[in-house]
Formats: sequence, C-alpha cells, structure tokens
Amino acid sequence: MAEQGKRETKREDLRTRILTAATKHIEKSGILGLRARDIAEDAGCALGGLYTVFADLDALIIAVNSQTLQRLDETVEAATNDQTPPGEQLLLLGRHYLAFARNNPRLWRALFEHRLAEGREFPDWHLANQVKLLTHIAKPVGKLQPQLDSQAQMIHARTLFAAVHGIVSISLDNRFIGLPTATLDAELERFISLLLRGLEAGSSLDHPSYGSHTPPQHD
Amino acid sequence: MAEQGKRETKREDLRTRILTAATKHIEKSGILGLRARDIAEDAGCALGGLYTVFADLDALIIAVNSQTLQRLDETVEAATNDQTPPGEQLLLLGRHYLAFARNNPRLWRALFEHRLAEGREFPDWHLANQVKLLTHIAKPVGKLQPQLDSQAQMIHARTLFAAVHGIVSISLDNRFIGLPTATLDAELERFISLLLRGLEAGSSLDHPSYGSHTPPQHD
DNA sequence: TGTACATCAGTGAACGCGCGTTCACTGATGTAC
DNA sequence: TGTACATCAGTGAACGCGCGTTCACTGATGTAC
Repeated sequence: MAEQGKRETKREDLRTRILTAATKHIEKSGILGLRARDIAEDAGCALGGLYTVFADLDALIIAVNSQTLQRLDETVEAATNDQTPPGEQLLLLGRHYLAFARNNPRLWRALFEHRLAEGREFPDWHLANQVKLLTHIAKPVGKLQPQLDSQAQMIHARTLFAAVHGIVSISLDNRFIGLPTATLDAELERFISLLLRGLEAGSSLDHPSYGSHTPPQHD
Repeated sequence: MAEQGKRETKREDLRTRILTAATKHIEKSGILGLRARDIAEDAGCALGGLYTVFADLDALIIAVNSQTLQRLDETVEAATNDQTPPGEQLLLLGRHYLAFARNNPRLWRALFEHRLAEGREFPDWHLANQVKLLTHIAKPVGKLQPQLDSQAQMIHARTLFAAVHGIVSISLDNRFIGLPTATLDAELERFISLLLRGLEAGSSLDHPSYGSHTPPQHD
C-alpha cells in the first residue's frame, strides 16, 4: 500500500536532518572538525546515507554555508529601511554584521574558511547568495554617491564590506592585540563614522589628495 | 678528532634547512598541504630528524610565520620615512602591504590561517612580532591625531590594519565578486584616501554624527 | 482492493590511503687521559 | 697528538589512528494488473 510520494518526503526529511546535524557540528567544532560519521549518527542514518543526498562533504558544507548566508541576509534585511538616512543605514548594517558574527561565530567563519580543491568551482546559486548580500550595502552607497553607476556601487560596497569584515574578523579571532568586547563595538562604530565623514568630505571618485600612485612591485 | 662546536653548527644548519623546506612547501601548497615527510625529504634529513629540532609541526609553522612576519616588517620598515607626511605614509604602508600579500600569497595567508589546538598559546616572542608591525601604523596615526594616548594609537592602528587587511584578503581570495587586478589597487587607494579625508574632517574621538548606538543582541 | 514483481533509497562493513609521531638503534662528535 | 670510551643527534621502519568514500546487499516503496 504505497502512499503517494512517500519516497520524496523521506528524502527531503533525510536531507533536512543531515543539514541540521552538519550545521550543529560546524557551529560546535568548525569546518575542520567536521566528520561524516558524526553527521550520520546525529542525523540518524547510516554513513552511506549521507552520500545518497550529498555528493561529498564539500557539497554538504556549501549547503550549510548557503543557509548561513541566507540567515545573514535575513538579519541584514530586517535592519534595512528605506526611510533611514544612508549613513545611519550603513552603521546599522555594520552593527548587525558584528552581531551576527558574534552569535554564530563558527558558522560565520565557515563562510570564509571553506575552499574547494583546485579546479572545482562554487555553484552559481551559491555565488548569487553572496552577491545578494552586497546589494544591501550598495543601496545606501548609491544614495550617498549618486554619480556612481550600479557596477561601481557594487564594487565600493564590496570594499566597504571587506573592510568591516576585516575588523570584525581579526577582532573575534583575537589576532594581534586582543580587544575587550566593548572596545570592539566602539572601534567599529568609530571606524564606520570615520568612513562616513570621508564620504561627506568629497566624492570618492576624486583623485586621492595624497601621494603619487606608484605601487611597489617586489616583495 | 672532534672539531669544536661541530654539533651545534650541524644543528643550526639542519634547523635552517628544515625551515627553508617548510617555507617552500607552505608557499607552494599552503598550511593544509604541509606534510612532515615532504619537509624532511627536502631538508635532506630523516623523518625523525624534524622532531629533534621542532617539537611538532605547529612549532615549525610558528617559526615560518615568525620569519614571514619579520620579512613583512622589513618591507614595511623600508617604506617608512619620518619626513613623509602621515597621510601619505599610511597610503604607502597600504600599498606595500598589498604588494607583500601579492608576492607571498600563501605565506601571507598562513599568518592568519594558522590556529593552535584549544588551550595552546602562541609564544610571547611571536606575539611581539605582531605588535611590532602595528607600531609602524600607529606612528602616522599618532601624528594625525596627537590627542590620542599611545594605547589608543595602537588600537586605532589595529583597526586600520584590519580594514585594509580585509580588503586585500577578500580580494586576493576572490570572495564575492572577483576583481580585476588593477581595480584592487585603485579600490585600496580610494579607500585609504577616504579614511584620510575622514580623519581630516574631524577628530575620531567625537561621538559619531550618525545614528544612536544600540547594537543588536540576537542573531 | 489485493497480490506479485520491480525499483532503488538506504545500510554498514570494508577499502584505501594519508600522515603525525615515536623509539630502538647507530655512527658521528665530544671527552678523558 | 692518538686512543678508548661516552654521549646523543639523527635514522627510518613501524605504530596508531583517523576518516572520506564505496559497494554488494536488503527491505521499504512504487507499479501493474
């Protein structure tokens, strides 16, 4: 007495259980501590079952990362409001990014740690998730600098993101001088405000007012 | 006929050969691709010989990283000049940092990828090397903002470093949107100039002119 | 609806390999005279 | 300087473990009548 679509239902259920288990283990031990056996045990399936749903652990990690990216995106989206002045909006985004990283330290780190073996590429839908995140930053950037075309907006958004990410990343990692928690908040706040003052002071398309542009080539 | 200090000489020689071999292999395959057997073969010693000089691979990687940090420091020092106006000086430091990362991609990456197992700590002399690097940034920062005490200068230097590092890191990693090489130079240039304009426009100790400070607590 | 057969999702033992670290041994270096 | 012994740096085979992935098998689900 085969019920309709029972196979597909079980399949989706198994996929969810595996994804959940993998997420849990990455959050606990990071990507490097991820073991197929742990996941299978936690998901309540046999070791081989994992490989009927995901091609390999890389594919599984990509799935987890994509979900994390979507959760991050939702968080950021919730902090977005067209009424908010663009400068304040950028500050808000920065704060929420820091909060997300703090609340999901290893999942967040996994987004940047995971690399594929030489020659393998991330699937398009995963890259699309990354781009979507930048769009939230590009929007207020566009308001602050209306003269930029949309590609330039994205590039500048990426640069801003990378800068803020660097600060959050090195701090949470405790690289170089360790910072007390409160200091990190203040520093990030101060830093973004500094950027905003710079943006107000002049168009970022101007030639730099400092120095000549002669990048060093060796060492 | 034992010559004086032959043991010590051989020891130092072996240490150098191992360090050189490890450096070469990290530059080629990164930290994760580092294998004790490869190093020993390249250094021309037996597998066990490695463990007479270094306690384990972690200790060896720390030694390589410390050397890399010193090379980076020399590069940066060479770009430092008290005559140069502080703004231009910061731009120079940024350019040289990018150049170093480009020229030593995996060694540079190893500085940030390497983590010790829970509970183990980096030795003090290694941390001192990190702090030294920040000093070069703290100096021009101090000139631009003389009201800061030296600790604040270091903290701000760390923040600036982290921001620039983030941009270089995400770009060289090809995360998010890939950037053509020339664009990265221009973006970094633009970004640092932006910061400098911000620094000119007002003291960074002022309260931010944007938004209220209510960092989100959850997710 | 019930029966007989076909399919294939899921099983879990086994494969295969990688690789850090150890340790009993040895030969080069150092020491004593 | 030369000889006899002591030390210990360095050797490399073996240990020990971890762990991703596969594959011959089976039992639950789907299909045909």
